[in-house]
Amino acid sequence: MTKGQRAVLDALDGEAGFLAAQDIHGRLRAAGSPVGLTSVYRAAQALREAGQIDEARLPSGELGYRLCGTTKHHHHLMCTVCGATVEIEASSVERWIGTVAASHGYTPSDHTIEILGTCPLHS
Amino acid sequence: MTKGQRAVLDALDGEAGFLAAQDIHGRLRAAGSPVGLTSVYRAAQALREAGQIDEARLPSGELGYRLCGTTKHHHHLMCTVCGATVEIEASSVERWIGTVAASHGYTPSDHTIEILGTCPLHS
DNA sequence: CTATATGCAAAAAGTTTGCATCTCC
DNA sequence: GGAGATGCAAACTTTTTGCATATAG
Repeated sequence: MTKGQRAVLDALDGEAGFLAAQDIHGRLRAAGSPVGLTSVYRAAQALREAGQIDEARLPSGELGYRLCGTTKHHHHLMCTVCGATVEIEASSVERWIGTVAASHGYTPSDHTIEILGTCPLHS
Repeated sequence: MTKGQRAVLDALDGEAGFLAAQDIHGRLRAAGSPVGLTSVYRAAQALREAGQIDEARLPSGELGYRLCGTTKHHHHLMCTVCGATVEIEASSVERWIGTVAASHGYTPSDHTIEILGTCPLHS
């Protein structure tokens, strides 16, 4: 485990979602570490290959990272025109999921629900 | 509707998934159209704002597009160990989706539901 | 004739690579 | 002393913008 990798894990720790590589770098620099952007990318890639973090392409085009196991159920409603998202309450559907999974003999561990449509401003 | 927009729709027509902007451009050039890459991006953005096509960031980092309505509802239950998937019936949740979207003023157009868990063989 | 669309070239933005230096065993 | 990690700068890729020209109404 290199210094850079520890730094990246530190920056990601406690973070709810994905953090852009550049944001990780920015935070580390702001925290006084003289780490280079290159090292952040290299450390993140190594951690990804080691299965410690997840990588995703963010809508902005940047690469994002998060600690493994950070997955949160994400249930959202997104406008296909402007991209506005609304988090939705889903306790009723969570019950439904438990029932459906059980009826096929599955033990549910995680799920994703995304609803696309047009927001009030773009309908 | 401009010439470029028609060309982009043509390139996307019949395509199952997302096509990278650069691929759209390549196809049009290969088909003899002298369209520029810039026009492909501009036409795609206009079509996206008009609600005719969907935009997504591909894992490669490129922007991808597809005709709206190409989406298939996919509601599935996938085993995180062996990858086995089961298609699930979701009429009850579709009703729920209509209600949730309406409560935020949204007009739903598509949705995705994925449930991850372990199948009977791997529980 | 005017407004819009188009294409090229240049600029931005993000990521990766080359290479010299530093660090830690 | 040496293998690997690091940082800078430059290369590369993809997307966006500026601007002059072409086109359509």
